[in-house]
Amino acid sequence: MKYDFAAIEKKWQDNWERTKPYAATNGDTTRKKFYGLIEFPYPSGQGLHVGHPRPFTAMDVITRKKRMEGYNVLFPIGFDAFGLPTENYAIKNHIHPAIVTKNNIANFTKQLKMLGYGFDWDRCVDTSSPEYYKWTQWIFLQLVKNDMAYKDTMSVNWCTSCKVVLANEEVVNGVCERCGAPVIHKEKSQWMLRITKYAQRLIDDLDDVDYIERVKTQQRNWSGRPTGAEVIFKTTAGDDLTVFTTRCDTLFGATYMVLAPEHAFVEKWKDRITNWDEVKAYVDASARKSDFERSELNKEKTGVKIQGVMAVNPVNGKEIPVFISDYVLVTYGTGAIMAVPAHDDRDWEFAKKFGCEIVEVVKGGDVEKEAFTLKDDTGVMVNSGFLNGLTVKEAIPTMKKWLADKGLGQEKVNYKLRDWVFSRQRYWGEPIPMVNCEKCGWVPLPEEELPLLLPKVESYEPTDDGESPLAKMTDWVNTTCPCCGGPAKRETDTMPNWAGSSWYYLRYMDPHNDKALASKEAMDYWSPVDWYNGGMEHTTLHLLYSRFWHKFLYDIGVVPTKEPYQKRTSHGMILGEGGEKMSKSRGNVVHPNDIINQYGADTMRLHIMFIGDFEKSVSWSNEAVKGSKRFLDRCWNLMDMATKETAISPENEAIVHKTIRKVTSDIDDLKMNTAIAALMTMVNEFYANGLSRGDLEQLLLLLSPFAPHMVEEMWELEGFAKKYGKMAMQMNWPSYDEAKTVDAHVEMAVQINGKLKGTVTMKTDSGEAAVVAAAMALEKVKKATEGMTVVKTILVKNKLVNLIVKPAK
RNA sequence: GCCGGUGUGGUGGAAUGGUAGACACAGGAGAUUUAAAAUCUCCCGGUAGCAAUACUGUACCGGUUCGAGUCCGGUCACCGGCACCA
Repeated sequence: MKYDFAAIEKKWQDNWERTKPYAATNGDTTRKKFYGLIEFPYPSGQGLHVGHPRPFTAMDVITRKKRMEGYNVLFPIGFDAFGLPTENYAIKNHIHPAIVTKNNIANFTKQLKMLGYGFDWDRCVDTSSPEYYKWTQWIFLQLVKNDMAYKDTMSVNWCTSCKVVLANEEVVNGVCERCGAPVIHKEKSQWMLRITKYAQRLIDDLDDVDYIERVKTQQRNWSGRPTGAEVIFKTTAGDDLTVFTTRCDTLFGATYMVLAPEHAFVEKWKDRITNWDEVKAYVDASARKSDFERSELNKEKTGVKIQGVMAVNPVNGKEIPVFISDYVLVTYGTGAIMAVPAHDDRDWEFAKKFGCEIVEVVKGGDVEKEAFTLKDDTGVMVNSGFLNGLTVKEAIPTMKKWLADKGLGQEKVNYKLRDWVFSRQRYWGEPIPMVNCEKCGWVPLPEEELPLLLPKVESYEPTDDGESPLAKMTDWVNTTCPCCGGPAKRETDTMPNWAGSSWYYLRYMDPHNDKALASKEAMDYWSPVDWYNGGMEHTTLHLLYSRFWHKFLYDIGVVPTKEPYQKRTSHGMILGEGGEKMSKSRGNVVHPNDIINQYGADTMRLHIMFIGDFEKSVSWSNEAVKGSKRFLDRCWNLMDMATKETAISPENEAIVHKTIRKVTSDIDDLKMNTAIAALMTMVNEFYANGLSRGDLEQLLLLLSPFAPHMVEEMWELEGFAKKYGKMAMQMNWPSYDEAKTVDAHVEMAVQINGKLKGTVTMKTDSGEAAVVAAAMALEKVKKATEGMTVVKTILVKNKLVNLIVKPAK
């Protein structure tokens, strides 16, 4: 009989659709629970990409094994449906984004079902449905109530092409992460979330979760946590100028100061600044520059000296000049720095260009040639008054204490993390449930009025001045104040696409609840997510954001755990045939559908797991898929070879037990490639030794997480389904007996002085005397030991014997 | 520059400090076939040799060890992330 994968896969998918073997049960205390999560896809118009099945299949394999091990498994799926590409598609084709989304979700659903994943489809969520975003809005209202959201006019990242504000995390090398257009700064009034309040906990609590190390490191680096000091400088304008520095030990070397062009003092000092025109021109020019121009292209330092205001170095009372320059960032620290040109590359470069004084305060370099920046903190202080003779390591606390005693400064931790810009001037997102009343200011909508539905508009295009398309809907915008009943206007910006995905794992626990985002019982039962796999690209975006929301929800008593995800792993990318990134423009995109049509879903699943180390990127090869198909054919053909015997055959006992052990531990360790290799080895042995029906039964159980359709068909054909009254996937995961994994004989290596000379076949667990005797009997060993004395033998049980020889005296 | 990671056959990749290259892809030889596909069996790091075999071999240099792809020190290359973050 031929392996007709198309018919078999359809048959079993229909069966699962009907019988729902993947349904998770809330509150089942008779079994341990396991919540496995994969990042839900954005339903793009292109459909499933070959990158999707890698993490999906891996978690499907893991959860299938967990079910067989007796766990109550929650393995859900949904769609992260709000987002710009859908909106852009709608603009271009004049179709409502909701319709585009619906069609795309239908297409994704069909494609995912073709892969035979064990999702609990009854829990499917769509972040763009009002039933869902009602609760996204509800969380936002809680953030507002707890002073975690605020509206602020500030300089924000503005994508010139998408015409939308971007969060810091969405700007990559000065360009828009999504479209690649340059990002400039714009003053805009924005909703902001105080993620910085959670910075310390977002760092500290990483110690309590089981994330792969590179994810932890990346999150720590992103949040940042340099410890330094804030130092106050008096100025001749009367204002105290505060700076942040990690090197307060070099304060005696601070010979000038620099303000960011956006620093508030620049405007404040307008009347005192004698070269105001020059200063103003520089400020305006900086504002027009994109981030990209400011950093990448702008190697040469620029700036203007502020005439008319001087600062005073608090340690020596010296008057020092003040500059403005865009190498100082307004968004970090206090937006101003003390410049120590002798010991900072940037300051040195600037000082050379503008003729500032360079004073050496740490011995060891030639500060006229280049800045002396220390790699360690053992340098000795000079020209530094009371610090002279101390090492840098000693000078830092000494100076901190001195500053604190004089009231001139204090220790300070400055996170790199910034508050989260939460407004988007876009249509296809969750409306922000706030109204602006002339009398009462910004007022949240009452919770009973949620969801605030996204109204239908004529045109989705954002305006050039940065207003959301919703701003044109005057009927919708004009409303009454929930507080005083007077006229008020709705917020017309929407939430970023990171909003819905920040809490979706909670909704899966209780997806149809209309009283709460999920019931307390459901959250108590399923929390936390036991294993979450997703892309590295989300480490400082989605993963960080959702941890933040979760911690907030924990603080207000909504969720039962401090952290949302107990374990986080990450998959490598699937690259095109030449090792290049897959992209439409390169024309090297592989669609799973094509592979499924040609070889079947089971081959697709098996191959994407076999292809290489799960954590590393790997090139896709259409040729190599054949090998996986060949393996399944070989498995299928075993049905003709198997004898009637229902027990595991004696000649295959060791290989079967060894393979069970290997596959079991490899799946837990996410080493699917070697698990499959072990299965292939076992099948090769079956071909060599012959096999019993009992041997085949074990193979089917081990293979079922990888190739569920074919296995169920064979399970039925071989009569196992009838015998046990269950599908293979409902059986217990096979167990092994350690004693039976041992072969009767082993091949051992024989080394002379650590060099391989040959092998001997020995009875398992042979003693040293027997092994040495066998080794000495080898022709090559005899030759090598001729005229030598064996001074030492090293025996590694069942592995090797190493004879250490010396010339005989 | 900082942080993290990776360097193994023609290719994807295996190897708790213990026989390097498992398992596959590609390639070669044979069987089967009228023929092809499919399938089955064998070979397959390099150099020398008909062969047995010998030497050599995990980016490079050194060290520890009876024994190193694996551990330690240094160098180089590539990939990912961050970055005028004071």
